Amino acid sequence: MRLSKLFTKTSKTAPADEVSKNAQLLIRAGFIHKEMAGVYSYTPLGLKVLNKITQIVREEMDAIGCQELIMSGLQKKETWDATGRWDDNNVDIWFKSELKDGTKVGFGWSHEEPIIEMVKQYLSSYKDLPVNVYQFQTKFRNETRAKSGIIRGREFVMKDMYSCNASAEANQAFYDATIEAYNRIYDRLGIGEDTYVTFASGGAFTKFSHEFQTVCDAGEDYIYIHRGKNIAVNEEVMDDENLEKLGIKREELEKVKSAEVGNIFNFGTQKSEDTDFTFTDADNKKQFVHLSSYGIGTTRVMGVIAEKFSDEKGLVWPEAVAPAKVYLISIGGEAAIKCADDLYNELGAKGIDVLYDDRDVRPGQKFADFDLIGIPYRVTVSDRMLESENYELVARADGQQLLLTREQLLAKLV
RNA sequence: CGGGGUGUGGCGCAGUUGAUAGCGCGCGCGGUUUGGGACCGUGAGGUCGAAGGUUUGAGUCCUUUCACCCCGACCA
Repeated sequence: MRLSKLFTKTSKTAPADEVSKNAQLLIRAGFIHKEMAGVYSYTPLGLKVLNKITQIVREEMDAIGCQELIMSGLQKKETWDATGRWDDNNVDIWFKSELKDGTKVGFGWSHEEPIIEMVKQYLSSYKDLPVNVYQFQTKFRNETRAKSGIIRGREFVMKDMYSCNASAEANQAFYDATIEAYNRIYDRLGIGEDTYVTFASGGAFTKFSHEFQTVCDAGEDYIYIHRGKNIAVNEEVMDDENLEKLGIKREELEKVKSAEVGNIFNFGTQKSEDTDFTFTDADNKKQFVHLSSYGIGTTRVMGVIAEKFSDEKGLVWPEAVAPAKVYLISIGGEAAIKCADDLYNELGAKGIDVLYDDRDVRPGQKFADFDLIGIPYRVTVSDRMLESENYELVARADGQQLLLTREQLLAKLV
């Protein structure tokens, strides 16, 4: 991608109404655009990052046997009546509207009930189980107060997965497999070290749930982490009884602020009973489906990564989610530009994502934008470098600088 | 939803006791520059969130309203 063609531009100043670090940096660097409180658009650079996150999640979901689909954003009232969750007294974050003829519709804040309704139609025998489906979809939640940039919005993208199993054992086994898949996801996203499987309170159908909490100052939760066991307890369920259940002692824990980057629920058969979601077992007996749901807010994860990987100069994306691997800069006359063009084409042909700063601006501005946008590597081609037939390679994260021949450079990047 | 705060060119800000708006960045044009956000010159761009009111006169005062931010509550 050529920077001269990118319609977004970087800014030295952050909007006055943004306080959170993630929003300030992401807006300044041109990854997101604010539409209204808690509602953001993703510009080309931002979409690149979101797509990388999405792909990592997708690969891990597919690896444990899930099928991707995409459900509708509009949902009907009847779907939610069975569990009582259409009622604003039970769910107070609904965005609701109606059709011209008065039919009530809601904007999906979750797809638990709709997915049951859909899968029900195809699932009748134990031979049809298990069913594990997931999607990446925009959720709408009418939060009374949006905050922290893209970490808590009214419209956000979430990967939500739902599993249907024939028995409690199978359900639990898949639940455990998903925990492992989630851990792999956070490792690949670069936040594994700081992400803890956290014992937390449940939702409407379960007493407890597991959250994946990442240590982060911009988070909204306080958790007590156990570094030895690599688990944590959310402050909301922190009591002696639960600690004993987990086999940990209060004095072994460390209190930290964290952001919830995932949340999984084991519903058992409670929801199936409410919605009459059943299958026929081998003995021709009607059984309730064992359900679980698993969520990862991908846009929120992007915000958390931005919060955690940044410095006073700007963003510092982990390579796995960076919008490009290389930020190519040309400085000087025609020879340097020609050389940079060649390198851009060659790297592109070899499948390396390059953000090419081919703008006619001063070097300092290119360096500053490289720092702000946070691409992992900067390659500089200049008249000065051409004299010695060298290329300068600088790493954004630690500033390490190397002078390489073209051959060495390609070996390093490809 | 309770409490606090803010709305002035694209962005960041100033605007005294009321007299129909100014600065920096950015942008256009000309020139000099070119390894850490250059400099000189010259331009374009806002009716001051919106509506109503007081006044000879309102960005400045009053009322209403909308939007946005922060703290708290909430967070399936």
